[in-house]
Amino acid sequence: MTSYNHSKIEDKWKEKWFADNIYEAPDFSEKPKKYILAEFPYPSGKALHAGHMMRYTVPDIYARFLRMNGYNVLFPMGWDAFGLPAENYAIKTGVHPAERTKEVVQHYKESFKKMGYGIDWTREINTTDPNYYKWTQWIFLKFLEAGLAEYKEMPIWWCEELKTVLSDEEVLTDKEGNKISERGEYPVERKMLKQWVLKITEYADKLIEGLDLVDFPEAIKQAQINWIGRSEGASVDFKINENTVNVFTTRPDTLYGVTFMAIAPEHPMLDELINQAENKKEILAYVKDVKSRSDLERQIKKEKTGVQLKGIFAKHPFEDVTRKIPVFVADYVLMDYGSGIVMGVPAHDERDYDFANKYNLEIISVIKAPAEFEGTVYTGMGEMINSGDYNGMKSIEFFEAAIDRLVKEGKGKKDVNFKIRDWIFSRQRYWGEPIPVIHTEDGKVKPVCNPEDFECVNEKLPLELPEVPDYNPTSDGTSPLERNAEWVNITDENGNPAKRETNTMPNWAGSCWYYIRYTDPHNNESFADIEKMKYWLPVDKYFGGAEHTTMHLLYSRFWHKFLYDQGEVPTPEPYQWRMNGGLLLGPDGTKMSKSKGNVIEPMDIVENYGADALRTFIAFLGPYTDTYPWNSNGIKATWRLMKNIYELKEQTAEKSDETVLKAYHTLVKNVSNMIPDLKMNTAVSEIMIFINTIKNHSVGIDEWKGFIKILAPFAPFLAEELWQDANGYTKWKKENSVHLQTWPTYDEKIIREDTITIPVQVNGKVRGEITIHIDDTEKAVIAKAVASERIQDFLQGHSPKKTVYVKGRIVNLVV
RNA sequence: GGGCGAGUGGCGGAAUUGGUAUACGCGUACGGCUUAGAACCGUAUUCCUUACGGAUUGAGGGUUCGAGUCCCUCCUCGCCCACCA
Repeated sequence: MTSYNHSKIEDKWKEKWFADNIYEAPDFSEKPKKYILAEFPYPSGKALHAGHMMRYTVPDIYARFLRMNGYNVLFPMGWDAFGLPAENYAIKTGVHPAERTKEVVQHYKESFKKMGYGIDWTREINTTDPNYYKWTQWIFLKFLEAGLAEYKEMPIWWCEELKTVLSDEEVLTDKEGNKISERGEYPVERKMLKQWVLKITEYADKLIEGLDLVDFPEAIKQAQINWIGRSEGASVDFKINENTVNVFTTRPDTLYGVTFMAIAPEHPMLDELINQAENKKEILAYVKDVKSRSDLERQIKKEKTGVQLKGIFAKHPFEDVTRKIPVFVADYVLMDYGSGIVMGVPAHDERDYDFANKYNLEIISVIKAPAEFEGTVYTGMGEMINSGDYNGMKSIEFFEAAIDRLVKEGKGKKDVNFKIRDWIFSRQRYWGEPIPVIHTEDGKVKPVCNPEDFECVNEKLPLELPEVPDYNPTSDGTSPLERNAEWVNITDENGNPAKRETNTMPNWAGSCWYYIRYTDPHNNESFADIEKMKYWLPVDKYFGGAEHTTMHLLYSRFWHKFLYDQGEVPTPEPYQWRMNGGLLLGPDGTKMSKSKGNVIEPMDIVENYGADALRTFIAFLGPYTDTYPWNSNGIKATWRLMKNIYELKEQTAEKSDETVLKAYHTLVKNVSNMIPDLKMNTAVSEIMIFINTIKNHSVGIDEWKGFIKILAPFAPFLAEELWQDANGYTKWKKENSVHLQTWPTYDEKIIREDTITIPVQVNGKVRGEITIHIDDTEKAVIAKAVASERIQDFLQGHSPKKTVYVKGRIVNLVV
């Protein structure tokens, strides 16, 4: 008997499978399609890491199961390879990022093969390949053409450490309230800079509505809805001296309660107002002070501050409100939400209440508050008071009535506001897609070519990244591409001098549409053939990371919806179903990190225990969505399982005995039901139960082969080895691979037990067991239960007042 | 402060969706094999109790013949967002 040698088995099959690309997914197959996608990796470091193996193993098992169940399964992989790791490596070593990327990708690909992931390698894509980013640029020009890409001066987040601007989504708040970069967790600051934005705000409503069409977990839907932050209300015109200002409110029903106005310190109108104020100096000093303070100091829980603009008052839009409304500059008013001006209603808004208390401002209740809110702030609805002719009305009704009156008097309208801001789409770094536009001398922006026909005065896509003397970023907001003057200086179609855009696209650009490219990865005429898209899209199951909920997942939905509106893609949503995967922690139960020395390298595990044992261990841990600490004894257990299975091949006989037969059909039934529900952990436990049961039994060749097929999605290498052996194949042929075989079926009749033992309860407590025939009548079963000796003891001579029999399950006797 | 989710042995986790709670695995204990072993095999393992028996799914209440599962109140933990007018 040869002993289980995982390396020998795995090295052999991975090359054969790869050479014949056995997981190929043909376009337009007769079989029903399934598009199973796991977020493609951002290759950095040596090879695939622990997070990847968590993310890809369960989807791979599922994809393999579907393939064996008659589906044409697309399970593709590619490389999201623009970004900082390759660029930083280039800065350090001078090696061109493209070369470095090529090298890292090779290692990654090898580790994917080692893990046994069933990938159709003919569809491999790489976002840094000019043939790929040609279409990323093309989509950008479509945005530009549609007016959804814009170059404008705006407040942005600048990260000095990364020396680039970042989008809103890429900026996080740490525990102390500091704003930091998502990548690297470096401090970020506000700056005004001219940048490219994609107007995701125009799609805010569509992105919310589209969630009704897809099967995402509620948590993901809610996170996106909250991020988009839609608020309904009204915009209202107030007059401040001679200026008419517009404020947004979600509570037009509280209009009669306005007792002050507050303006953001960054508000552009402020300059003019300051000049009219009596305390000009004081205000200027305050504004300067606020602007010098970091965002940290303007955070929540910090006291709100402000300064009144003395001598300046606002006029209420309703003429029956005649009081003069004082105007403040206040740090709690945000410039980038609404209009940067707030109407202060201290009686019914907590922030306004805090502010009014601090500065002794008038507080007028306009909605009758329940008794327990007496003397404090009340934000609920109720009956109108102190509101002129509207007293006694329900605030819900006045909400609409107030808007009607504003509209009638030309003082406002119903309005909607969003928290989401436009997507800052340019970065001052080298290793990204060049933005394919030029800037003319008169300040105009022109595409380098027309996206419709690629005819262009200047050139064609792709606009490739030029060579530069060095890749270092700068602190002044210019891009390394500026250093190539020959490339930057260009003429427009009329021969006038112009300059190229030197910013590059953010990391997220390439991943916005990669799932589309997989459907037609080699197309040179269009980003993908519409018929192929119609066949494959949408993605049926999309597995990824929770950290992408309000970034990649939202961005790519935005691009897809735009492309759908342009008639370029056939479905309104890209992903029909989504699940976020959990993490693998170090053995100490904390997040893996090099500094803590608790990093588990998948390739080391593959070396020591084999990919089959590793895959099975991952599947066995628990549900996909959860996070687990690494358990070095757990991998030993699944390695032992592999070894036991391998040795079982010596135990095959012509026919199975009854125990094996029953165990086998139960196994097939249970595993077949569990995989579609992604319950891989219990499926593995079923395999363990089967192996435990059949020890020292004869296993017939038919059941043995069936078992190998059940094993195949979990331990593809061992399954192939055993399959080839069980069938006596001596030469490899693609069509004889176990992975292209049909999933086994089971016979309910064999599983079914005619004689069963069921528990008997007395007053809901288990007191004994009886053995019955499955078809016994209720009367017969109850009689048997009552008659049984142990139960008699508990009945103490009484006959049950009530009896319950759940067929084939349980008896309950109530006395 | 808002949103989402979760609390089951020493640990990771099961539970046919209202029907024998703790499957499977780890760990532990004892035994076997062995010169020896962190290797392998066997047995046990929710807790209390020598036993009979009793208790038990974060706490308390409710519905039900029967609740980990459904309803109410509370507690704890995790994740995401957060001065968004």
